[in-house]
Formats: sequence, C-alpha cells, structure tokens
Amino acid sequence: MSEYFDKTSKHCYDCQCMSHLFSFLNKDELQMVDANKIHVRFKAGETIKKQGTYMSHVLSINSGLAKLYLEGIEGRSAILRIVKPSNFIGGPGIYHDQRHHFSITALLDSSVCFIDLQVFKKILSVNSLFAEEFLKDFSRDVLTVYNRLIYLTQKQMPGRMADALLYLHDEIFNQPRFPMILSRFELSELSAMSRESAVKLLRDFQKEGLIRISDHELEVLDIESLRKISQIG
Amino acid sequence: MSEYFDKTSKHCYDCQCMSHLFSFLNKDELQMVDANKIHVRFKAGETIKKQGTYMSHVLSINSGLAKLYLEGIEGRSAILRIVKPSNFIGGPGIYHDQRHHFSITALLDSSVCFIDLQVFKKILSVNSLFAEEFLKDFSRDVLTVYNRLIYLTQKQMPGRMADALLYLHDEIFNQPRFPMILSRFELSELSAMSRESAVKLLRDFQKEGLIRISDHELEVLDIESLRKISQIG
DNA sequence: AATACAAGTTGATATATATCAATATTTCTA
DNA sequence: TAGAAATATTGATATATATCAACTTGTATT
Repeated sequence: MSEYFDKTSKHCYDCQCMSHLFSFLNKDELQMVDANKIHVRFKAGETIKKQGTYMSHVLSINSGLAKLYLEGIEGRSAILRIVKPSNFIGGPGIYHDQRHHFSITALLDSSVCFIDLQVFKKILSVNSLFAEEFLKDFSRDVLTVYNRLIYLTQKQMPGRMADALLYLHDEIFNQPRFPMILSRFELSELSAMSRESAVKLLRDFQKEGLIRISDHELEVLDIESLRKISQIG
Repeated sequence: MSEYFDKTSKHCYDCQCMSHLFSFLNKDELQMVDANKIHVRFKAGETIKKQGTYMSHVLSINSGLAKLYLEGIEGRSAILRIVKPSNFIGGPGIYHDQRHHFSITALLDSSVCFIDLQVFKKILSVNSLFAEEFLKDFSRDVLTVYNRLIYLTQKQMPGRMADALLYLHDEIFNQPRFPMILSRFELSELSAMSRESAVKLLRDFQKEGLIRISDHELEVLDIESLRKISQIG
C-alpha cells in the first residue's frame, strides 16, 4: 500500500503526487499553480467538497482515498467513483456554473491540493496541450458515468454488486486482496441497492466461495465467476 | 413547429441552423469548417451514427429531431437525450479514442452537418473562446447524464415516466401539446422500464387526467400533478 | 470495563416491476 | 385493399427488490 503514503513535497516542482496533467505545464505555468495552491490534510470521514458549493479551486489528490458521489433524492447518494492519489478532480462545474456537482469525502486520511480555478482556466486557455490532456481526463470520467448508467439500470443486483467489487479489484487496488474501505452501506450506494440487499449479496458471494471478507479485508477468490455474474447481469 | 423546418443554406456563413458554438469562429475558421463539412439528409428511422464506429466527424443537427442513446446490454438501449436543430454533438470520444460512444437515430426527417474532426480539433486548439464554449456545451451534456443517473436509479417508475414526459415538455417542445415522436418502447428506453410498464403508466396518467394521447399527439393537461409525481419519485 | 452508539445481519413480509401470453390495433407493403 | 408485420394493450403471474423489525456484533467513549 505504499502508493497511498504521502509523498507530497512543499512545492509542485518536485511533487510526486501531482496529477500527470500538470506535467504538461512549463516552468512558469507550474510556478503560477504552485503560488496559488492550497494544501490540506483530511481525516478519514471528513468532507473534502460538498456538492452545490462554489468552485473556487479544482482538486488533486496527493495521498489517501476518497469517494466521489452524487447527492440525489431524499439524502440518498450514488457513488460515482473512488478517487486515488494523483487523480485530478474538476468536473462539469468548471465550465458550467462554477459549482461542484458532486461531493467528495475522505475514506482514508488524505492529502489534497486545491488549485486556484482562475489560474487553472487561464493556463488551459493558453496551453493547448494541457487543455487536450484535461479534456482526455474529463472524457474518461464521462465514459465512466455512461458505463455506470448502463450497468445500474440494465443489470440486476448480483451483477451490479459483482461490478462494484470488480471495480475495486481492477481499478482501485489491482490485487485480489484489499482493505474494505467501503461500509456495506457505501457499497450499496456504489451499486444502487438497499443496504440489506448489499449485505445479503455479499453473504451469498461468500457462501459460494467467490470472495472472503475478514478483518476489514476483502479477498477475491474466484474472479472468473465474479466476471460471469457481472456479464449475466 | 417551424423551428424544425430546414433553413440550411449551402454554406456555413449564412446558415441559420448551425450550433451557436460556431458563432465564435472567425471568418477563416468558418471557411475551414465549411470547406471540410458534409451535409446529409436522413429519413426518420435511419441511423445517423452508430456507437463504436470511428469518429471522423462531429455533428450538428440542422433540422429534424433525433434520439441519442447508449447501446447497453443484450440489445437494450438507454436514450440519453433528444437532439434538436442547432444542437452540437461531439461526445467523450473526441478526446478519448476517436470513437462514438453513443448511437444517434433520426426520429423525423433530419438534416445533419458532419464537421471534420481534425479541423474541429485544430480550431479548438487555437481559438480559446471557441474551446471554452465547446466545454460549456459538453459540460451541460455531462450534467444531464448526472441527473439521469440519479433519477433513473433513485425514482420509481411513475416518477421516471413523469420525468420523461416533463423532459419532452420542458426541454424539447416547450408547449403542452406536442407530437408523439417516441414510441411506447422508446419512451420505456428513456425511463428505464419495460415497454409494458410504460404503456400501463401512460394509461394511468390518462385515466387520472394528467395527459391526453390521441392521433400521435400528446397533451399535458395537468403539469402540476405531473411535477408532483416527478418529485415524489 | 461498562455503556452507548453505529454498523452489520437476518428472515419475514410487502411492494415494485418484469415477464408472459393473448389480443387488438396500427402501419407498411405488395 | 388484403395481408403481413410491427406496435400497442391488457390482465395474470412470477420475480426482484425494498422495507421492516428484531437482533448481533463491533467500535468508540468515558
């Protein structure tokens, strides 16, 4: 788990945690970012950004893990994705209404850089290579939401839960054994079902020997079956 | 319905149907777009763009109406939105993998301009005002998908169907009486339910006097009740 | 260590929704 | 215009899923 340690340095020049996006900046531009950034540490459970608030900065996660989610109807949320170190977080608000359209909450102790939005936009408008990379990043996020929309509306619960676990396995931890950073409730918010249904599905998956959960750790035992369940829907 | 007539002229300079995006181009840039565009008419029912294919051009709808939808699991689709004249259609593929990530099918006879993608990207990289407008447009589309994801996963069928009808009323036709451009099946693809459920809900809405359907026309009779149903979920 | 509070678990039940099958209606085509 | 094909409709039924209520376990706090 060394990748989740904080390798942040005081300045952007030699920071190893920054989003790859910023490697497309020249020295002056990086200097400008550095001079106008704010670096803050969050404890697990703390809200990093609240949906609806004014977007004064864009974010880059240096260390830790966070959940990025839409606050929907009557307090219910839909987790869009898990945010990893070096992930850039902008969102559609940058160019729409300068508001955050999702909330972000730390799952582990996390260190976050806040980059001044005006500086960011200024650089975007003059550095077209940077702009292109930003668009690539943004587009990838959008595709994630397309996929989510399909699988949340067209698969039944077992397929959705399998997808949630495979997401953690394939995209976040890249290994069959990983810490259970999400509560059952959060897992249900990731797969659009009730908390109780999430519990029951995990139990079933365990009974069938697909996974093993113990001591805040989840181990994927039979990934092929999990993928099959994901496909069947 | 005059807005759906084709006011396309042969050249972009005096075309009244072009997306507002292109008003941010200078003469040379518009000339470049014009010289590299292709203009095609589609009959209702024809596929304008197929998900997964190579993106050689971006699109602008001059006249008609089309549905933009994600092709999901086992042939099932989710309609993302209805495309109106002067709507620009790019999508996340422009900067991700140069593929179309949704399909588009004409609902009415439609005229469409295909704008060369390389020309488009070239202009984006040099005209930052244009790039900003493009990003605004893209971001608005993304927010639509956020909303869809929430309402499709957190509302029950009556709320989802009410939302679908309100979408047509508020965003596409802007009037209480409009042609039924979508079949019951397509309406079910817009609200993530089975065709039969869609039929039954429309019947219920009619019985309760919320809407009236006759002769390929839908009239919203009681929009307040419809909005209430949308809210309740 | 005792207590309180949050999170997880379970089975029973209610509800929402899909599926099925049969029929009706519309639209298209020869 | 007849026939075929697609679309729409309906009620009955099966299934998926949420809700409820009771209980257990874990975690934090004093």
